[in-house]
Amino acid sequence: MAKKAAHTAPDNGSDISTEYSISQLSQEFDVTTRSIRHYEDIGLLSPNRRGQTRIYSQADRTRLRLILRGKRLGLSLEDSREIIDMYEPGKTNIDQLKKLIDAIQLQRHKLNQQLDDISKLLKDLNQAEADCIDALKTNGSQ
Amino acid sequence: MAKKAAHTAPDNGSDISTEYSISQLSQEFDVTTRSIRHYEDIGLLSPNRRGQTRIYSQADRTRLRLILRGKRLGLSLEDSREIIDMYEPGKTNIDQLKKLIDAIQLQRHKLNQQLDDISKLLKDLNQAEADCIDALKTNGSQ
DNA sequence: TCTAACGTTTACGTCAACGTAAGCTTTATG
DNA sequence: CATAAAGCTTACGTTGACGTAAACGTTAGA
Repeated sequence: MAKKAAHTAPDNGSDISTEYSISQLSQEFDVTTRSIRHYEDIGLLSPNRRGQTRIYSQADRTRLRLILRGKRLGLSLEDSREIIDMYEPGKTNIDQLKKLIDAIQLQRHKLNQQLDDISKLLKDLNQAEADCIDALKTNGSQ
Repeated sequence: MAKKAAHTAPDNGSDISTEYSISQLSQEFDVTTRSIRHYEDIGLLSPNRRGQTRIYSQADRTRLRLILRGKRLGLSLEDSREIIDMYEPGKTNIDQLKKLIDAIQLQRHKLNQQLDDISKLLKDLNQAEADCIDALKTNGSQ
C-alpha cells in the first residue's frame, strides 16, 4: 500500500536498493545519456534492465562517479577501467592481486606527478595574477 | 674564435641564446617530432628557422614544457594555449589584463577541483592496496 | 485518443591529436 | 662518391569519445 511506482521514487532516500533512470543520472552528473550508454557499450557499466529500460543501482551510480572523476583527471576510459576494476570484489586470485598492487603503485606515481604539476601550475598562476595586478597599478594611471 | 659550430653546441650550457634542434627536444621530453610540428601547426610554437630547419630557443623549450605539463593534467591544447598566453609579455592592455585575471581564477578553480579529485583517488588507492595485501595474507595460506 | 516525454537500437558523422608514409633536400662520414 | 642520418612538406589514416539523426516502443495526462 505504501508502495508508489518504483520507477518514480521508492518511499525513502537512503534505501540500499535505490534505483536511478538514465536521465536522472544524466542530470545529476551533467553528462549526456549518450555518454552513459557509451560507457555501457565499452563495458564500463552494466545496469540491470526492466524490460528494455536500464535501471541503475547505487553501485552503477558509484561507477559512473568514478568514471567522471577519472575524466576530470584526464584519464582515458581505459585508465578508468583499470582503476575501477580495483574496487570489484572477487579479486581473490593471488596473481591478480599482485598485478593489482603493481597497478596501484603505477597510478599513485602518475597521481603524484600530477600533484607536482598542479602545484607548479598554481604557483605560475599566482605569479601571473600578481604580474597582472601589478601591471594594472603601474599602467592603469597612464 | 671561441665559437664552435652554433648548431652543434654553444660553448656553455646556461647561455641565454642556447639553441635546440627538434630531435633534441623530442628526446629530452620524450615526445615525437611529429607532435612538436603539430604544436607549431596550430600555433602553439613558432621557432625560428635557419634556412628550412627549425631552431628552438629557450623560450620555445619552455613553451613546449608547459604544453606537455598541460597534457599530463588532461588539458586540451586549446586550454594550454590560454594558460601559456598568460606568460607572454606585452599584455599591457587593461581589458586584457582583467580578462586574464578572470581566466586565472577559473583555472585555479579547475585545478583545486583536480587536487580534490586526486586526494580522493589516492585515498581510494591506498584502501584498495590495503585490501589487496589483506586478501593476500588471509587467502595466501589456503 | 493523441501527443508529449522518456526510453530504446542502429549507424553514420565529427573532432582533436596525432600516426604513418611518400618523396624530397641537406649535411656528415667512410 | 655514395649512403646514412636528420630535416622538411604534403597528405591521407587512425583512435577515442562521443554527437546526431532516424525510426521505433511505452506510458502518463489533457
